[in-house]
Amino acid sequence: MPRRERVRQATVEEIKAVARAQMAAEGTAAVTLRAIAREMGMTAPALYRYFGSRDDLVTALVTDAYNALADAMEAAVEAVPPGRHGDRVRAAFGAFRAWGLGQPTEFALIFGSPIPGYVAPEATRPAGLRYTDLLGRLLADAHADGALDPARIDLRVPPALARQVEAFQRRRGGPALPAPVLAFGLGAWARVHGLVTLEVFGHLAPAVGDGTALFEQELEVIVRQSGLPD
Amino acid sequence: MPRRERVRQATVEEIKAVARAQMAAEGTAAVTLRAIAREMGMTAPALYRYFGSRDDLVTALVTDAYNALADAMEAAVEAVPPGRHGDRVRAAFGAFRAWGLGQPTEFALIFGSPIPGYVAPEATRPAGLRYTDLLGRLLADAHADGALDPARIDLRVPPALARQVEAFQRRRGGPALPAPVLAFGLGAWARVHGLVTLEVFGHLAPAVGDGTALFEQELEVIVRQSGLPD
DNA sequence: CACTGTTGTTAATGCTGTTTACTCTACCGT
DNA sequence: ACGGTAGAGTAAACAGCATTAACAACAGTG
Repeated sequence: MPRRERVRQATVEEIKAVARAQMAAEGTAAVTLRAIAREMGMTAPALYRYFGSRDDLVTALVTDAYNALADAMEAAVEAVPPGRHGDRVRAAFGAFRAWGLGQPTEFALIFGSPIPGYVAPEATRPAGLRYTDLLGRLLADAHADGALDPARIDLRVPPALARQVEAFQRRRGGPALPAPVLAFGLGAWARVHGLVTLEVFGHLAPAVGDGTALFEQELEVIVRQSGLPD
Repeated sequence: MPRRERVRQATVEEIKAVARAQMAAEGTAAVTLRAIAREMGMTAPALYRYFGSRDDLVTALVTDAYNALADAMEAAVEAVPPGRHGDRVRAAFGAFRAWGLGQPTEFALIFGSPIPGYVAPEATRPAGLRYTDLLGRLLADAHADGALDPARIDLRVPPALARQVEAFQRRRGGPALPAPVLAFGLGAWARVHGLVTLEVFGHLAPAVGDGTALFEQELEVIVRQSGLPD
């Protein structure tokens, strides 16, 4: 990479880093071009050399956040031996929660309605699918190994839901899972998502304060219901 | 109520109504004092006679949204005979989802990170507890009637979680429930919350499009797991 | 009928994103 | 080695934002 390109890339990274810092320190409202430029010893219009608009910058932050979340989850999963499906699921969801609690503003950027007037453009879609794809792979691996207990999972799935779920699988390709298995996976995802968003956004605090115990409980329920051994 | 007070109250309501309309039409970004005043044929500073600041107006909107949500859920629950605990739970959660899908921007105001720089003040707390209190009452009623199946609910609750849950009950008063029952209720709440927020914020659409079938499935899982007959 | 508090106005301040016109400088091809 | 050029930065300006201050008009009450 030519020097020119390299220093430019470094500036782009610095802008995003400063934006993230300001966001973490003062909330999403503090992400103003002028404040970022001031921190960097520049003027606001200079930032337009690097991002077409403030929304473009936010979009980059959203994409980065999705990727950081997926990276954290993938690293956690890969630290567990491939065969131990239960522990891999625990690791994935645990990393999801840990990342959310560790970077609440970035978590909010993704899963809250981030910034007024800003709607996530299509460009964030691929990054946003990474962590759900990971969860899907976990489910598919466990199913391929026969580790899922069909007797427990086989909730009677109504035909309408089965059709939707099968259409989804055709769209996304990859290994085909039975509708009840995929429906179970979607349910597990929603459960964890609900618990973690409630906790990160402070809605859970009035009830249990620290949500760790409740989260681990929910994790055990999921693992036990799936019939995964470990 | 004297006439003076009455017209003032009407103006307050009009301001909030216009704000809600703009929010629904153009997103939370459109909630600007100038735009509201313009729509009402006034100037922006006049609004300060009714709300101390823009944040105060947003706080009022948040409180109203919480109350509307609780009203909708209470109405749905009361339409079901007191004894049919399963159907009452279905009605409550169904109303929760319907309200969220019906007023997505107000839903986001409550459950997303609403507006940059805005953090919900303590004043919204009482209204925010109404719908969770309703869910708690539903659980307590079912338990008092002996409608919950202890054999299915009695997931082994670790001591740490049991302690937290019991402390929560002491703080809030009301009937004391066994820790496993309350933990089950919190889990059910989180599941529904997760599914509905995913759906309302558009994260579920790529997977299943219409989330109705998945939601009803999840509802059945909850009701069946609780052992409620109907 | 005069007084007073309420409701509204205009003008001004200091933010914000964004565009335009301009300067400077580092690199690239000859 | 040197002129041309693309890139990076600046200052100035515009429109819109929340908010405050000073001021005008009106309604209700003594």
